[in-house]
Amino acid sequence: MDISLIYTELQKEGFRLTRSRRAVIEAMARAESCMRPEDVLLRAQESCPSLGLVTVYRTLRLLSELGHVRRVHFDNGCHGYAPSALTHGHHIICRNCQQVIEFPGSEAIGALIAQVEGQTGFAVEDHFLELMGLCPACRDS
Amino acid sequence: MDISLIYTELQKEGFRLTRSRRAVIEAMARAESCMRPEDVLLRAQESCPSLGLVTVYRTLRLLSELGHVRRVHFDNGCHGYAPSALTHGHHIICRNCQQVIEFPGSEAIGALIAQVEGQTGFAVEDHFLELMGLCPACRDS
DNA sequence: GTGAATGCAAACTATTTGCAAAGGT
DNA sequence: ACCTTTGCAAATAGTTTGCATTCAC
Repeated sequence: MDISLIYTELQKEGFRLTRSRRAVIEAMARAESCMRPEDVLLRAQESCPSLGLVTVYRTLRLLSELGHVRRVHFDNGCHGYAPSALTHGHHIICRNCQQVIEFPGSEAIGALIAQVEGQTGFAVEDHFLELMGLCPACRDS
Repeated sequence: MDISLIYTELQKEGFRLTRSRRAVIEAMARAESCMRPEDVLLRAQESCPSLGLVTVYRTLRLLSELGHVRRVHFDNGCHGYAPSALTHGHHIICRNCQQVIEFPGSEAIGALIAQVEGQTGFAVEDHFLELMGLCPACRDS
């Protein structure tokens, strides 16, 4: 996520570059994996203490409409947000130490998408793949 | 979903076969796709008018713990439930109409997981795959 | 008869909206 | 100066919990 590029785009589109927005955008740019709105608030308040949760929601929605972040679903029904760049490179999370490792897309996912398009008639535009398990270190201990 | 098999399992596990539970189970067994708790309530009330939404939630949770139904995610944050036979954990979302369709896992995802395990040393235990795009209807309009 | 299950109401969580005040252009 | 954006408080939606009553066993 290129921060200054997003700033430029926002101004070009007529959105104002407020302190609150910058704080949320910077917090998201630093994200290593997906974050819940509450997490974003805590991080962003470091550079904008007056920030409220409502503005976090509004800014995340704006960023997701512009395609810079993507909403992901948690099993308990609430949502997380991740920089789009992170969702393109897939990631794998260790359930024990929470370590996140990126791995490149492979032709295996391309084959899967082609198959699903054939079966469902959808035009697939994007995908989010998250693997969960134990990393080598936690596996042995 | 085999209704009498589920009834037997419930009794074996010490759960009581109440009218309310039977109504919810039968409603789910008739489901062609995923249903929201409210939909289940309406259907199940046909055979048990006194049924309340709370019991629908409780029974759906029980069924999902026993593995007979599966929770699926909607983009607005609420949940649907579908008989496990209809799902295999992966879903595709239309970015225009928010429709969610489940699609079965394929060997393509198995191949991908094997590849990632080899590359990273992780022991992959679970995965979450979400495709996004346009459904056939929204594609044409 | 006994204890699990129900259903109502109330609590709770995540998210959205109304509105006066603050702030970017 | 204008008008977007903010942040609070309140509203809303989905889901869960407390508890007296009901019902399967």
